[in-house]
Amino acid sequence: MLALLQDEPKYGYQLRGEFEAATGATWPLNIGQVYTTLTRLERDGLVRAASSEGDGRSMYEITDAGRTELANWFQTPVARESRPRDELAIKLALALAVPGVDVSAVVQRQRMSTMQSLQELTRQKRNSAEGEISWQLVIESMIFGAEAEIRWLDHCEAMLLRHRGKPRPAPQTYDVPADQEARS
Amino acid sequence: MLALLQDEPKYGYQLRGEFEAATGATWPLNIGQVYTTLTRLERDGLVRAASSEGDGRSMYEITDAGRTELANWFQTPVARESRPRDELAIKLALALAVPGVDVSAVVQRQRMSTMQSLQELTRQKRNSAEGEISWQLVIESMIFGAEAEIRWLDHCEAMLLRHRGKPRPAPQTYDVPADQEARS
DNA sequence: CGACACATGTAACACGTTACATGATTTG
DNA sequence: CAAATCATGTAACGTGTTACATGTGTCG
Repeated sequence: MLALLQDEPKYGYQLRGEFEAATGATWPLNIGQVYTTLTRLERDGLVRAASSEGDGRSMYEITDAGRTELANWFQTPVARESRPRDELAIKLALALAVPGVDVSAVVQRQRMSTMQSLQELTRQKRNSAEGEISWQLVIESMIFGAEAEIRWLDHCEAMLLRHRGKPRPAPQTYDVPADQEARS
Repeated sequence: MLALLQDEPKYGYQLRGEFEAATGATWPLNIGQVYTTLTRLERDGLVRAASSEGDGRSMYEITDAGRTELANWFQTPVARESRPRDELAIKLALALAVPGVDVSAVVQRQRMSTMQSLQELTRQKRNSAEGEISWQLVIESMIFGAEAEIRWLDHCEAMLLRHRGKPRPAPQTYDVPADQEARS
């Protein structure tokens, strides 16, 4: 939001439109949230209701604090620790950690699904117009991610084969503190 | 949680311990959340307070509904659409979409940061013991992801150079509906 | 004894998601 | 005119995060 407001005051619908124009509707943005977010940004002093005429629409403009925040965001790299937990990695790790799960099947189903996504993404990339560079980069980001995921899944299968037959490695149970066994 | 409860009833602290044993403390799990999550799972009928003795601890066991849910989770691949928005992709897309941002600098800073993470991950992988296969896979998942990110960043820089000097492509502004210009 | 890990919770908060309400304007 | 789009909100809900409270057990 702050990035989009950097040049000129804008209003809710416009913000959603420009966000989706920039990211190619890859991550649809609920219009309701735009307004709640604008309210919260205003609460935090990062935007304010624009003084200039808005032709009947509620325009918002970025504040100095908002510009600082924005510059900070662009300057600070996205840290790996700050990213959300990777559901797929967790799923595979748990499939390995608990008995009775056909890990191979999980890997293969995921592989099929990801391959299909990759195909769809490639199709989208082909159909993308020349001018929409930012959208192309977003699509390519997802393509690179999907490719890495497939490589990782292949790597997982190789690991599985190498460890085939070996006893479930180091039961991975949490050591129950001994003396608490006989607690009240 | 459901996956860890599959074999036998367990208690809060134990669940956190085993989760972190399986994922290698890559994503630290707040103990408070374990309890709130257990409460919510119980609310939804996926776990219940275990009937067996727990030596003074509150044990939980999975229910039939929980087993169904769990089997479903393992059977269903993680869809690309269901993943959280990629902050880095959004940042780069917006850096391109709005004027006055040094995109190159953003890319280069991110590249440095990601390279450093990659080094750290590689170090962790070397230091990981033999038996901890699920943790190794998690680390490798992050390594594959970081490598893909670097490749993508390189690709972005190449794109930037190719488009150097060209006018900012297709201003990407949301078309303001014409007749609304003169609204009350 | 004092510090620390174990163990179980609760409250407050932030944020994203969905659904709903309301009205103006455009378009077939 | 009717339907769709534009436009601005609000309410309810789910979940993750942080901080706090409380008590037991272990260990130097």
